Amino acid sequence: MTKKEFTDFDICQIAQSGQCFRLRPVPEAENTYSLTAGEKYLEISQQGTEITFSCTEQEFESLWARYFDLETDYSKIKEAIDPEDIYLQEAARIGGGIRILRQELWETIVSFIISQQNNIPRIQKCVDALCREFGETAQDFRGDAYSLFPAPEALAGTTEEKLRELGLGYRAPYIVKTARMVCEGKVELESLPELGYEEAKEELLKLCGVGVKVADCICLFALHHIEAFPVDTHIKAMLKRYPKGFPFERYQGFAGVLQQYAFYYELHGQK
DNA sequence: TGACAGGTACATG
DNA sequence: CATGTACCTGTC
Repeated sequence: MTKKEFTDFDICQIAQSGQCFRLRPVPEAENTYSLTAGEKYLEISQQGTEITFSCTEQEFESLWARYFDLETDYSKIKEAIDPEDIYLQEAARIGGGIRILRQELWETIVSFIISQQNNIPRIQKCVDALCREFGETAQDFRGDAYSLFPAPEALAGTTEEKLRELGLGYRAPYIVKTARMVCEGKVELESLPELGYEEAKEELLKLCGVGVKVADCICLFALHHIEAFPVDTHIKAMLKRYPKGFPFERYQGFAGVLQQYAFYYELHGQK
């Protein structure tokens, strides 16, 4: 157990921000969430600014501080928002506990291919099914079993039909083709983190089922290019509030954080 | 019943 | 390059 104090952090908001599909409330445990990331399993509980992580201090420092982007000062980002921009101010107030995570690349690629024309509960269901069917099994700190996200080889070895049975629908062939492309080295995942935003996006666009929006999500949520600004149906609606155009120049280099505030606000805020 | 959910591939002009 | 359409599946 490791206890920490953080501002601009709300695990519940992060879980509902739609950037991560394996961060869920623990049933019957108040303010507690479970997370599977990479090979690790973690539980997080929060009471106000006090956050408890179910890991050692050492693991927290070496892994999770970076994963949750805790070294970044998000208050500075909020201060950069135009004081006259009522919408963004309110969005940042409502969703201000969101952090841009540093998720595992392959899992993020597959998850966001699944995300197209899909809702969050069903995306979670699909991701769970992939983990259960194709992922390796590990044990958490209680000795309970959990499934890891399947490696590219595991998904390259299956068929479109099998994935359709799991409810992936028309995304099934995309996943199989993309997994095969990765295994064949058509796109080298290992070298992607070295690239800049534009170059990384260009590489990702080669993958089947990855278009501009999904590529931006991967850049933002896995490669931590926080300048990436995924535009989906909700964000399109939001952009209409800016008849003179959204002020991207003003927020150059970190517009993706504002995108997350706006996305969360469109989904859960304002009523 | 039909539209919609964090779009993309593929076919045209 | 810009536009149009089909596409799995669950939910309201």
